[in-house]
Amino acid sequence: MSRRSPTQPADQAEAATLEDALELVRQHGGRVTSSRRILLHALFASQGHRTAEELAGEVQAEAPDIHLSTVYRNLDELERLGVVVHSHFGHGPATYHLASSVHGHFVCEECGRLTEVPDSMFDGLAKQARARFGFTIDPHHFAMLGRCADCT
Amino acid sequence: MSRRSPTQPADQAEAATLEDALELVRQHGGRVTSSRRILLHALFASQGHRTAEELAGEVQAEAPDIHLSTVYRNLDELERLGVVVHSHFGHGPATYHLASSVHGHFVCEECGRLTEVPDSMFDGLAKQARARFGFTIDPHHFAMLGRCADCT
DNA sequence: TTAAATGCAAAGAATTTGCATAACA
DNA sequence: TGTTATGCAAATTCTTTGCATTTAA
Repeated sequence: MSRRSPTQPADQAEAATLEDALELVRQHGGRVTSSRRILLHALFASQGHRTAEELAGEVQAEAPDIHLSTVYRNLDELERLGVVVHSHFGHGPATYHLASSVHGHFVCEECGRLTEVPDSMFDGLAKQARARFGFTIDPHHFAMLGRCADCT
Repeated sequence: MSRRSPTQPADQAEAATLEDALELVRQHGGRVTSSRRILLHALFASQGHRTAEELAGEVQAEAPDIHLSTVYRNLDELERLGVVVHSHFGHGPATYHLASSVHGHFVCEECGRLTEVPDSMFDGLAKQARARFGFTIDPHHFAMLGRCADCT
């Protein structure tokens, strides 16, 4: 229970562009370093889900000296600012993506296939959870596991 | 992607008692050892969710020499046989419980509170997932995170 | 008497941290 | 010029594995 907060405050300005994100960093007393810029560039360059290690690889293609631990620290910071979000698709490393493209995940336990699903898929569950338990679900952090069409 | 299979074959005999579970072990060429018996006793003694380390503690209260790695190996084996199941409630260690009492989990990201919810809570989502993606959900492995009534 | 299980130590994967140095603002 | 960030190495946490030995059947 001692890592990043997956919370994304509702009043947080959304970072739609790389420059927006850097502005957010500045506003919170952070500094615009080249590792931050390059990491954000990698994140904005593709909509995919990538592990810290994959991102470090992309970053290091630009600047080989940027260390994995720096990538982790920057991802933490960007997550605190609401720019990125991480999720878990199974055992193994977490994956990171831009908060502006949050959505649910179905992951096949058999073949590992990832299906991105609209949040609306969880509306019914959200309503029930609130009605019966007063619980507000956040369906993004953990994937919903199961079997994909091919593996059923 | 290289650990236990969370799959619980539908045709698997359910182990309702400690002796049933041991019988299953025997049927699959396994041996009834004291560590297995003691571990199963701990699992059946309470309906709770416990980490491997917590279970090891309980087991070691009976037999101090039983090693944590033995507990992990036995939990793996029992999971393969469909007797126990593990789930993840957040970052941190997995928790184990009897497969006969599977249910969904809501975990509060703020205070950590665990709410056990009936599987039927996921019926709507299951139906939609199947209809729209041919995906069969298994809502047990990962908890559904969110905010509990008190923390909302 | 032999295949399966154990204890122990060590490795492994993912992530975090301490600390001296570097570099934004 | 004073934080804030970085590189690097080392530590942490959770889990798995190799191997010599023990044990159940």
